[in-house]
Amino acid sequence: MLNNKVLLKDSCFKITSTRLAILEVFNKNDKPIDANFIYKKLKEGINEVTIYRTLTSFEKSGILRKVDLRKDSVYFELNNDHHHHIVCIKCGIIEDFKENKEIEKLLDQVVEKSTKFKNIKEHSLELFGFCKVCN
Amino acid sequence: MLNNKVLLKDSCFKITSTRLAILEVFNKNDKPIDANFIYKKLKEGINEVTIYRTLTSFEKSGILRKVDLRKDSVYFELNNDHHHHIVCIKCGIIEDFKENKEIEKLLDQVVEKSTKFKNIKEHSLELFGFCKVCN
DNA sequence: TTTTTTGCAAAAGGTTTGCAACACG
DNA sequence: CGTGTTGCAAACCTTTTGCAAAAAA
Repeated sequence: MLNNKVLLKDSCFKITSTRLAILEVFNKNDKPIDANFIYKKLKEGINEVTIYRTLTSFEKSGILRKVDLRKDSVYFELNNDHHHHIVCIKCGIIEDFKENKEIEKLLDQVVEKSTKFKNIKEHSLELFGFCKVCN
Repeated sequence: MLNNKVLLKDSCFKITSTRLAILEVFNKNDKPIDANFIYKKLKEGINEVTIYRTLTSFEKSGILRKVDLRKDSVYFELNNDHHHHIVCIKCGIIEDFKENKEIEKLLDQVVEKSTKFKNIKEHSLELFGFCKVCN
């Protein structure tokens, strides 16, 4: 995909088939993804170590962001539209919900009141419960 | 501490010196704590495996709750007053902030709009940035 | 005494590191 | 061609599991 090449270039990454393949996995699967998921999708011709290294560098450059899902591995998402998740404790199903002005405003107020911080870079906000099926 | 014995009894745990020691670590250190922190504090006379097992059972029973700090190990806090954290990405310093009515109201609205969930059990809300010293 | 809890050893996952070979630009 | 990237092997770190010994009620 052309966009991914631009994305890599804009972040000063060399364009490699490995990186494009990993980005495609994110494009095609609109949900939080961990290293193992990518590995299972790409299996042939890619090394797990490379996946970990790529995820780390993509996160540092801002292409990806971490998502805290309380699982044993680290999950990432494309750092596009800002949203959060509701996660089923039992079956693991995930529903997204959008970040909104009210949430932003509340968090701004929190930071204003803070003594040790004057601005924040990111935040996690994930809900955990039983979905209607599991409940 | 007497309170901890009551706490254990109320959760139907047998009262053991190991469990009391672990609870004391939480009492004396008012911050999120991981297994290794407890191990370093108690070193003699306690096994790491026991710490993991205790943390897990304390969380299940509601004595502790998990905190998502984006570190490599799992952190816990006493499940007392509901609050969240602002974490410095560089030095790791943590500032607490209280859960409030507005936040609760916003989350209720999120769940109302949800198609797959009708109520949630818990949520994470942690802010990440550089503290005034590191910034 | 009975059931739960703990310790020990070992293994299981996930992730990281060092180094040499490779490939993008 | 030179530097950034990848693969491989090995190590690392956190956490889990099985089983026998120890302790709480």
